[in-house]
Amino acid sequence: MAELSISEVAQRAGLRPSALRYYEEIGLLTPTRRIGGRRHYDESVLEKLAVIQTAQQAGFTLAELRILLNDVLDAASPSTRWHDLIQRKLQEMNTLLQNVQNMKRLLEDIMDCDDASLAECIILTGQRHQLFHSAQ
Amino acid sequence: MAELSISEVAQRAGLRPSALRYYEEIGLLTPTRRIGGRRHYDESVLEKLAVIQTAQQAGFTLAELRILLNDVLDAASPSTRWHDLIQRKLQEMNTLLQNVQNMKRLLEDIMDCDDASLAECIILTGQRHQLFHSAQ
DNA sequence: CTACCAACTCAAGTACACTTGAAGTCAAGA
DNA sequence: TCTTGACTTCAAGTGTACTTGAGTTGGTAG
Repeated sequence: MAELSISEVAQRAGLRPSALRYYEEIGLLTPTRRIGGRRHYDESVLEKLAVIQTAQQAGFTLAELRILLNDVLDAASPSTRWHDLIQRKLQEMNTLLQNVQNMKRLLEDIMDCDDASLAECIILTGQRHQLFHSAQ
Repeated sequence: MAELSISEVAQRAGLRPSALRYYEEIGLLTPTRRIGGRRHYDESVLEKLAVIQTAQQAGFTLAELRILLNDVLDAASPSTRWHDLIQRKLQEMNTLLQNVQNMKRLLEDIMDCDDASLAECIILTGQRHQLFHSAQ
């Protein structure tokens, strides 16, 4: 299993070394072994970082990810903690999914407006999407 | 058209008055008329706030929203500015859509794991989703 | 008229997710 | 041996999106 330096991991994951040190500091990554004071990672950390990045984009905070990535796999931690979190996050994912799909369609339609009649087109587009509904 | 005070707008939109003042300060909401120094809104601001909240959830920054909500409707502004922004944002929406769908399925499957065999179940689930692929 | 409440401004503070800078350490190559 | 360069820690700084607090003002109720 290849040994990776912090800068190799960072580069492969598209992060800066400082981000990896930060993740370790807040307990998101478990401290790696050190050789001469320097962190040595094995490749499996890249999988974890991939999950972190996907989840982060999907609206997870690093604190939430710490619970999911550490507590879930820790038999000693109470299962209700992350169980509730996942339940809540699932609902958030559904809302977010709707929002993203709405925004995507809205943007696509605005792109189709021609610059001349732009203002009206956007308003019509908005109405068509019922994005501009009265928030009663 | 009903006149709304800042706290009425805030309450209906699920925001704090301070957020509305802040939006005005950064140019996201155009200043409303004042009566005795106090802001008076008409109901249409709620539609705008609904769009802002949806877009924000979908990953738009307030700076981007200022461009889209103000510049797009301003004939004087160069169309390339927001045109490029929308193009870029559309790509982001597609990536985000994939990520959210992946996270959603992952969370659903983790919920189905029973607490006993949790660790293995999560690993299998992750592999099944190819979330834990080598980030080469 | 006074008291009060809700609004106002402006500066400073907060949370999150990092980054940057200063000062020191370690292993390898010339 | 000396230098180089990538690493280390720790404290402080950054950007985004607000919130909070202090002190002030304006319209209404008693």
